Amino acid sequence: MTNKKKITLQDVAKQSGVSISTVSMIVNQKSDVTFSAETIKKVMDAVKTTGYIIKQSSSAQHQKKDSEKLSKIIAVFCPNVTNPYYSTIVQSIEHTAHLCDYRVFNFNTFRDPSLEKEMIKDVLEMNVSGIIFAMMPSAPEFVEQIGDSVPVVVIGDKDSTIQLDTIETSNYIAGVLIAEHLLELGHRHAAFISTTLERPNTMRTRRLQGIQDTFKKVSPECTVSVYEKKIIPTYERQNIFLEHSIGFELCDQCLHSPEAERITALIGVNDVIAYGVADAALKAGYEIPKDFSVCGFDNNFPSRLISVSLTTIEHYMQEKGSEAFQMLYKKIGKDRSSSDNAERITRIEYQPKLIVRDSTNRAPIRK
DNA sequence: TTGCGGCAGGTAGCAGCAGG
DNA sequence: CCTGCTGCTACCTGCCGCAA
Repeated sequence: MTNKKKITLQDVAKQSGVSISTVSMIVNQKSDVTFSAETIKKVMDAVKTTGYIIKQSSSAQHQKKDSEKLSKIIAVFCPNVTNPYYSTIVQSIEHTAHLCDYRVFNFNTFRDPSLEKEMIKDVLEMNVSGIIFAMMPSAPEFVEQIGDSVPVVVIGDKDSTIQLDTIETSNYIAGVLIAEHLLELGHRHAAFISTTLERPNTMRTRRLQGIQDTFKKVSPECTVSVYEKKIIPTYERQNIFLEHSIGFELCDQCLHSPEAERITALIGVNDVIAYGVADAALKAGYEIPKDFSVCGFDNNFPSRLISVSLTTIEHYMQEKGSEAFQMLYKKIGKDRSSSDNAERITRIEYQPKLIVRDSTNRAPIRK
């Protein structure tokens, strides 16, 4: 093993016959001192001869460090980016952040609570300027706690009780809108097809609740059958094909169940699930919306394609992403130690809007 | 005034050590 | 074994002062 000594300013000074200070000032091109052309040449020749590597000056390094301390980086947490709902939000945040000269690090939690917690800890060590949760955090109490030390904004459900600044939409009302639309079209029996329906996925349960309550209001005869498959949060399984295939699989189950005879509407808990639902119905030989009306939630981009044309709920992902960053930006700008800022929670609400497309129509008459 | 040297002090990197 | 603290050393910068 070679033990080659590092070439330093001292070596260059010795080689050129000037002092270390002189070499330092010349190689770092100090603006407030001047040197003779002869000395500069001697020093630069010595740099070449010795092989000294001119580093970034320490003052420049310090400047860089200082700017890092005041990092213009924010972290965004979401379950995944394969679902267009989250990728649209993340991209919208990134676009707005870019306008304010901020950069975005995105973290996919795959709805794994322990992974989410680890990632949050890593992010806190990175000294980011702020954090946006594009979904309800799995441990709201923990996130409320970190909210004391770093600005946090959550994009979540209106009915959540989280004590942080939030951009919210009422998923309950979203469910009501879908139910009202189907009831108006004469549907009385629907199937709700969903991934895990339990905490922290309150968004999904609130959608279901809105549908069930609205159906019940019209008549006790109306039914909403629930088809649920629990997702195990792992990297391997959490992808867009998973949600699509769960929609497909659960719809297939529904179509082969005895209650398929009376069900006329199939509701996916989100658009991606609804795509799977529609595919299963089509593969089984049914026509949409002649045999079954299909709808989802989120109004993802593919839902507006003519070949898909899914009735869904507009969730204003782009607007929410942009608003979330602006909210965070204001919080970053404020002095966090000021009492003016303490104990004040801002909530911005977006009203969900029904988007009617070709996947829903009047309920067929079942024998 | 210009050109340069000397020196104090700051920083990074590394090794050693203690405690959990 | 890992982590955090401390001290040492090398390297470099910034400021002051001196000689021409």
